[in-house]
Amino acid sequence: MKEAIARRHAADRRKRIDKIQRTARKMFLKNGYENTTIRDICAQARLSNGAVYFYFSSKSEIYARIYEESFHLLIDCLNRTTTKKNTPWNRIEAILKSYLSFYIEYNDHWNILDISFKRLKLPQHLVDRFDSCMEQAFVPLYQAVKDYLVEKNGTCRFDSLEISILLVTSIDGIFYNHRQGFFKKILENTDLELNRLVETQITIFKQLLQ
Amino acid sequence: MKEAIARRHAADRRKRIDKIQRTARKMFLKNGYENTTIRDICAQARLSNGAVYFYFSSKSEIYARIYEESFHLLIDCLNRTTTKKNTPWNRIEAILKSYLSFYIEYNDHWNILDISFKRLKLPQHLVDRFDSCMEQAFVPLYQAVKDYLVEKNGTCRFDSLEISILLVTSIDGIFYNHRQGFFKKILENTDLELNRLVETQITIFKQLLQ
Amino acid sequence: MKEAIARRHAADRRKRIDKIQRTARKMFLKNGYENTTIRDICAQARLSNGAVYFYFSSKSEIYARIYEESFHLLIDCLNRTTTKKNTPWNRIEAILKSYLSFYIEYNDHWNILDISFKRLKLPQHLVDRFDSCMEQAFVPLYQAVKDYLVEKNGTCRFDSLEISILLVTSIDGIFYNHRQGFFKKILENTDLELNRLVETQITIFKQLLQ
Amino acid sequence: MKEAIARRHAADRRKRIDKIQRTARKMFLKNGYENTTIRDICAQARLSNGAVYFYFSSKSEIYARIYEESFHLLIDCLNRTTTKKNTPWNRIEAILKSYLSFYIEYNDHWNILDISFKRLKLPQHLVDRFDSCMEQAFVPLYQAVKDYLVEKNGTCRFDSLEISILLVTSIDGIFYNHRQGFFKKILENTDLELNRLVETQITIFKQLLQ
DNA sequence: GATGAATGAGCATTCATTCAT
DNA sequence: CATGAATGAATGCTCATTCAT
Repeated sequence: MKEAIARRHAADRRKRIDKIQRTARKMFLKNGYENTTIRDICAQARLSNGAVYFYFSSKSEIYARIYEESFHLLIDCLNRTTTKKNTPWNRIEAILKSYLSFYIEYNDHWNILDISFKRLKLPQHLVDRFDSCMEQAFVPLYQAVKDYLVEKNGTCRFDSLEISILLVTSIDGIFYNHRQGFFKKILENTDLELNRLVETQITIFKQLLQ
Repeated sequence: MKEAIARRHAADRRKRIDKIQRTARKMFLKNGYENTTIRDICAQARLSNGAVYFYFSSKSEIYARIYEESFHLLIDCLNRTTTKKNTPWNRIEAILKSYLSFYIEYNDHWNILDISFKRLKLPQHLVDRFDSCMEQAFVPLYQAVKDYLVEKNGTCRFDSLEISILLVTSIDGIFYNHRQGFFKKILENTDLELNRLVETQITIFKQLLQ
Repeated sequence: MKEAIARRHAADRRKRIDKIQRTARKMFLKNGYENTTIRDICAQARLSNGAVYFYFSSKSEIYARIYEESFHLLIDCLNRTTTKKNTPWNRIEAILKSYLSFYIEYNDHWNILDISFKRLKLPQHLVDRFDSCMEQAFVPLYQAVKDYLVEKNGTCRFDSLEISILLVTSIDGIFYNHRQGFFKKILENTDLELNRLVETQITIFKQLLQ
Repeated sequence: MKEAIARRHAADRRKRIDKIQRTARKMFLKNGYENTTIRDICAQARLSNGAVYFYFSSKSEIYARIYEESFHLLIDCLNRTTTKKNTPWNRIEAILKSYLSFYIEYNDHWNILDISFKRLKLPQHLVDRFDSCMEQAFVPLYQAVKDYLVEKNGTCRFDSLEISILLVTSIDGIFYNHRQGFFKKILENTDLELNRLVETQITIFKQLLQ
């Protein structure tokens, strides 16, 4: 009996925290971290000022949790896809498509990771915590490329690190420009879209490496 | 006589404005727009609070002028290079290298353009003014790619718009990640560097399009 | 049976109240009334927020009960000593030594009484309640001094009220400075201590009045 | 000409700072440091919120300046009197009367010094700065007592440090109780007053030491 | 009775902007 | 033109108190 109540309480708690994070994420993305006030978040989440501070110790704490949640989602997404594939190239392709599907399905989460937290005046311990995240997200691809080039027995003249970086940055660049809305006008009335751009980019590398 | 004085005054004026813009740019890039106060800028530029408001009507006006200055520098840079080349591929390559040299030589200016001004709570008229900038910077490359593919007489199976976008975004992605410091740790103790990455990326497209 | 339970309940109740008061007293003294939060007290006393409000109607109520407890302890202490002595001077001496032993043994209680409750933004009824306390603590000494001087048959040129006040204030002054830590550095490496200072002060008055 | 303007500006500045300090002092004494808000001070001093922050960097800074002003006034007061007297006893008496006249004439200043700043949650550097103040105020009296006892050629059985402390604390105790309003009711309808109490206390010590 | 989540008024502080001199 | 003092709305955060469970 008591357990049931406790469980419901925990669920309620979780729900509130989620609500706050979801609301804050939306607003951080729309107006930026500094232009989003705690009051805004409270109003939008239909909570009192104090309630938010009951669950989060500060504004930057909210941001930190959002950031880390997004990061873990990305990592999970990458790990899930990677393990299932057999050949190195399949793994590379799977990882890159993972990026794409994460970008599309969890767009807000990707955009959160994309914000330059270094200019956000966050407490130093958070900056340190975030600093290592992006590297972790890079490792699976790097490993797959290395495996692939080893398999090719060195007949490829490219460096695995260089190729990995170019793969990541070229996809990243597409996402970055997409987020900035750079494509919007140019691609209007065109059947070109995000999906196709990324796929073409992958094809280009595929040709290159074969 | 009067003219000489007037000229000196104008020069002074220009100097002050430059000083303010230079200082503000540095600080906006370092701490972000919202975390830079007018007072900070004044103190750093050794000017009084009111002086800044004499030359600029508001904080966002300072930002706008900085943004547009950077944008015009980029456009100039692109135009200068483009016109001199004869073959389309040379033009493409020249434009891409132009991007690179602009990124390196005018790094602060590039980074200013790279800031997502949409989250800056700027007055709407500024947002509109900026919105068209990026498209303009894209035109020369697009034109060159179109010329190139026409010359190839359609033997290339790629769409010129798609290729242009992929060219831009892949270079952009390199710069973006470079600015975020993503490479720093990974490329330590490596002879890989920005230059080489961009050149390899260009080479890849070159192979592809031939 | 029911009585036993009720008794245990009452005991529990008493225990909790004590715990709250003890904890609150320590914290009020350490950080001041305004810098001590109900939450702090709850956390320290390992009680829930609501529990405190079950036993006390408000923060100032906690303070009031602490204050009055301390006051009654002082009064009890004074009364106990006074009645046992026979000659007036012995009574005076006993009362003064009573002050000293109360200050030493119940130091926190003394310090609570020493706080200027007038600046505490307490509800007016509490201020009124406290206001009369100090006078009550003064009465036994005053009476003893009067008796003493009557016994001396008016050969002493001092006014009994004046002497009583000077006796109290001079001891009070020692305690006050002691609490402020004024002595700490000066009396380091010295065999002077609180006890001795008070005794000397008493001796001075003894000589004077004989 | 310019100088005259600058001088007037400096005077204006001084006037505002004084006004703020005076107002703040009054309110700190009446309601306590924590119960006085910056807004209260602003309203009372007929200044805007920001104006106060133009002159003082924080609430605790205001307090610090008030505290130190009061302290320097006291020190000045003590130094002025001390130097003029020839015999040690005259110096002792002069210092003690100095305390009294300071207490009466600069009552607010004395009371500020009397507040236990240790419970005020001030930044540590301020606490350190204040900590040494009280000792300085003690030195002149201590020196005078030492001189006096040396002159007496050791025929007095008292320790100079002990006597100095008792002198200070007994006067302090009178002031302390006076400030708390302890005397108010008791001394109503009496010709006893502060002056007389202090003088009697001095007389007592005079007799003792002769 | 007890719990702890929720409330919201209130606080110190900041900062773009204005304006008298 | 230039200065720097003044403004006041807005912000992140706290905390005594309440109340549904």
